[in-house]
This record gives sequence, structure tokens and C-alpha cells, in this order.
Amino acid sequence: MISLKGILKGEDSLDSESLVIRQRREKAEQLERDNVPLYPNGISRPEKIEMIHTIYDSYEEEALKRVSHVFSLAGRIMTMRRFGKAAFLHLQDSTGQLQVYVQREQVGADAYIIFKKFDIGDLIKVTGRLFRTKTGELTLLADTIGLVAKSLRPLPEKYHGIRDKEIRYRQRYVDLIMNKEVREVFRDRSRIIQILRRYLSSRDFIEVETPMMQPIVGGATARPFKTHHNALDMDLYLRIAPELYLKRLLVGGYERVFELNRNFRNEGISVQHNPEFTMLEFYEAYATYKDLMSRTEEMFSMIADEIKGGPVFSYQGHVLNLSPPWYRMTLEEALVEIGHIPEAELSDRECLIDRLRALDAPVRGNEKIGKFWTRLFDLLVEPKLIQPTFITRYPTDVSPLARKSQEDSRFTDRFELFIAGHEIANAFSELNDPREQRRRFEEQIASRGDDEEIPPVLDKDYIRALELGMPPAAGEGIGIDRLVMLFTDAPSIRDVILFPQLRPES
RNA sequence: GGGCCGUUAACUCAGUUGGUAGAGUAUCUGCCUUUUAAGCAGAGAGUCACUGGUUCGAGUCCAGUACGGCCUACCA
Repeated sequence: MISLKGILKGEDSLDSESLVIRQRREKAEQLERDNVPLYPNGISRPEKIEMIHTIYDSYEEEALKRVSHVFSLAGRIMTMRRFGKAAFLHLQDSTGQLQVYVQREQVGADAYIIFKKFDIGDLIKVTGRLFRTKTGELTLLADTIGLVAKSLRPLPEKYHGIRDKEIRYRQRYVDLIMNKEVREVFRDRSRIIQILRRYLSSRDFIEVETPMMQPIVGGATARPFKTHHNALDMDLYLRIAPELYLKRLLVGGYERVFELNRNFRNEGISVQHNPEFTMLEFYEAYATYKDLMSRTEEMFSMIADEIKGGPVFSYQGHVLNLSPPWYRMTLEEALVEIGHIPEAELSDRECLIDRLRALDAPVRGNEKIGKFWTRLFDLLVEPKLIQPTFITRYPTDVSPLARKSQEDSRFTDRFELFIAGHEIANAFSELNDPREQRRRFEEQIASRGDDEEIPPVLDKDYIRALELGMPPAAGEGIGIDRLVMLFTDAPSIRDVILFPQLRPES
């Protein structure tokens, strides 16, 4: 019977209740009437399917017969082939799948009647011994079988699985149940983050947490999300970068700090951009941007070894080689050699504007020359930087927090790292002269367009901190999502973020 | 923000020139104790994304809206 209560309450508002769901509900209610708890508590921790494969995949039938151990497993029914008095099913736990053979004779008539009410998608527990079927598949012959949690919704089709990207992103739980590769991507993401934490911690970096809600937007240029604190009656911004807080900690005396957490930018969404994204920022006193190049090579090599088994692997059809040392090139060299811009034009504003306009890039005309360079770089060079490449010598006017180069004050001691046409990291020797930092901030505010989204406020407290003296240091930011894309061969940032931002369902 | 494409059963997809809505999987019933995209027989299942228009008649043609995808723009 259909639950009258359910209809009256208008339950299941996510979906018009389909026949399949109604039937499952009825079956569940039937089980409940037969005193089978649908969501029992106190299930003892099961053994892992992966362990069974690791040990017993190589066992022949005769060897398996001598294994007296009774295994206890739990997981989700992924497929089922029923006969009259027996059935085969595949059980999936977090580590893998194993076939289970349920015979009425073996589990008993009463248990088998209950088992007949089980569906694909249900979470169950089984105990039993291993054997091999006629076709040689390692299989557990069930002695007992019981319900762990009833599934009231059907799973997607067993053969084609789930393809609709909208469902995959919105209902990631379904995507994860159905797609092993997706489960592996997020496992790799976790491993990559662990490798980075391990690397930094073992080199005496301490992990810190600085404000995500900031009264003044700083550390990068981007539109922030705005919120309001009621009790303090003040506007706050979700951070676009933790940089200025982390450097306050260098002033405070920590010489190596890092933060690995979310930033928020109120900009467009694309295959490379999500409004909230994960950034690793680390700062090291008595180091320069050159030291950070080595660190970056070292960290990425560790990840490549552990995730890919070595420095050579492919990403979206490109064969990448992360063996150090990586290419190094100044921004000017890249523009001339890869962007094919004649060197003489690099200092000619009009020529650069013409080139940008020819590429359909919007130009206001009053930008700093460095801005023209980076725009041209983004259009002409970045997509061509497939192998890991450090681009150095960024103009001072586009690097307001970076230290000027000793040889030439028009440039900073800074690099950006590009791999597979993506910007992966940005690093520089830190500007620690409070007088110059104030001038750069003032300059930045003065030249800022009339973008009302970005409040033109000078962070006086940061200047005050620098005035106490910050040791010479270098810092780096690494976009974790893009890094994970690289090592999981993911074409879109949505494939490496569990719950990417989407419009609400209508 | 702009362009292109998509939206049909729970899932994967067909749907002819505009003429009563289709398949496979899944589900339900029956048979079936070594199957594995099990098999056999039968059954049920749809607001064709939504709104409007053209038409005797619209899943199909037109317009708009919503959501998604890809490209593009914005984005140190």
C-alpha cells in the first residue's frame, strides 16, 4: 500500500514519486512489518573486500577449500542475478567489489524470504566462506545475510551508469557510488594534500589558520564576496587570499608557516575557476623566490612519484615530464620567443594596445605596461607552456607585494609556474620595506578603476606590522584544485571539487 | 555578459515530412541452485524541462523562460 501519510504530507518534494520509488517504499514497509529493522544500529565493523582480493585472488579452488575463515563483509548491492532459490550479487564496499552467492539451502528458508525483499542499492552484511565459481570468479558463499540500510531510490542503469553531468555534480553521492574513477580522483586529491602537508611539516613549517572573514580585502586582486556581521554591525569580506595575514606571522616570529584552505573569489565560473577554491600558501623567512623553485620541483616530484609512479605521465593527451630542473624563462623572453612579439615593441604602449585589440582583448588604455604584458602572455604564451616552466621577472607594477629585483627595479623577484597551459603557482621574494609597501598600496588604490565591488581601503595594520620588521622571506601560492586536475587527468575543475558550485535546482 | 548545443520512463537513449509515445536496463508477476549486460514468458511505468504561439492536429515548427554542457569574456 502507498503510505497515505506520505501523500498527505506531500513528501518526496525533490521528485515526483515514481512507481519504482513507491514500490521500494512498500517493500520496505513490508520488511518493517515482518520485524526486519530497515536501519539497524550496532553493525560490527566488517572486513575489507580489497584485503580478500589481495590475499585470495591467487588461490585455486582447492586452496580456498582449506581456508576455514568465515568472512564478515558489508557493502552495497550493485548487481543482482536471481534464480528461484539462489542468487548472485556483487557487493561493493569502500575498497572494491566481491561476488556473493546466496543459496536458500545455505542461509535458511526464513532468511531467504527476507532476502527476496532486498534490492539493488541496499546496504547489507554477509558472512561466509570463499570459493570459486565455474567461471573462476572468487565468490563468497553466504552463510548469513542481513540488512544494514534500505535504499528507497533505484540506482542508475548498471551498464551505462550515470552520464548526465548535471546529476553527477548535483548528486555527487550517486556519482561516487557508480563510478570507481571518481572515487579514485578524490582519494588522490586527499593523498596529494597529505603529501604536501607531510613535506612542509617535516621541514618545520607550521600549519596555521588565518581569517576567512576579513574586514579589508587584500593579498590579490579579485572581486570578493561580501557579508555582514550583525552584532558588530560591520561588513566583512570572504578572503580572496590569506597572504597579508601569513606575513604578519613572519613578523610575529614564525619563520616557516603555511595555510592550506579555501579562498573565495566572486568571478566567473569555468573549467578552471570555481568561486571557492583551495590554495596552499607557504612563507619561508631567509629564503628567496629561487629557493622556492627548488621546493616546488621537489614537492611536485614527490607527488608524481606517489600518485603517478614517476615524473612522466600524460595529461589530456600531453605527455608531461616533471623531472627537475624545469624550464626557466623571463616574461620578456617568453613574449618574444613564444609570443613572437618583437623585442622593440615591448616598451611601446601603442604597439601593445594594437596587438591586444587585434586579439579582441578589451583594453582601457590607461593600464600599466606590465598589465599589457601579462594580458598578452595569457593569450599568446600560456596555452603553449605544456612542460613545467617557471616564468620570472614580472614587472613591479603588476606585483604590488613582491620585492624589487636588485639588478633592475622595474622588475620583481617573482615567478609563476605553468604546466599544461595552466597557471599552477605564483611566488615571490616578499617586499618587507613598510615605506615602499605603503607607496605601492597607495599607487594601487589610485590606479584602481571605479570598480565598486572592490573597496579601496589601505591595510594600515599590515603596514604597522611591517614597521616592526619582517625578515626577508619568500612566499608561494599553489592552486590545489588545478594541481589535482593535473595528477588526475581531469579536464575540468568540477571533476576535482566534490560539490562544485551550480545554480539551484528549479 | 555573449555564442553554440542539449533537456523524451528511475537510468542510457531512439523518435521518420507535424498525424494516438518507443527500446534496453531497472521495477512488478510466474519459472529457474554456478550467474555475471544470466535466461524465458507476461505486466506496469511518461506533465516529451516550463510558458506561450502557428496549425484541424506539435515530442517534432516558432518565440520566450529555467537548468546544464562546451566555447568565449571577466579573473595577477
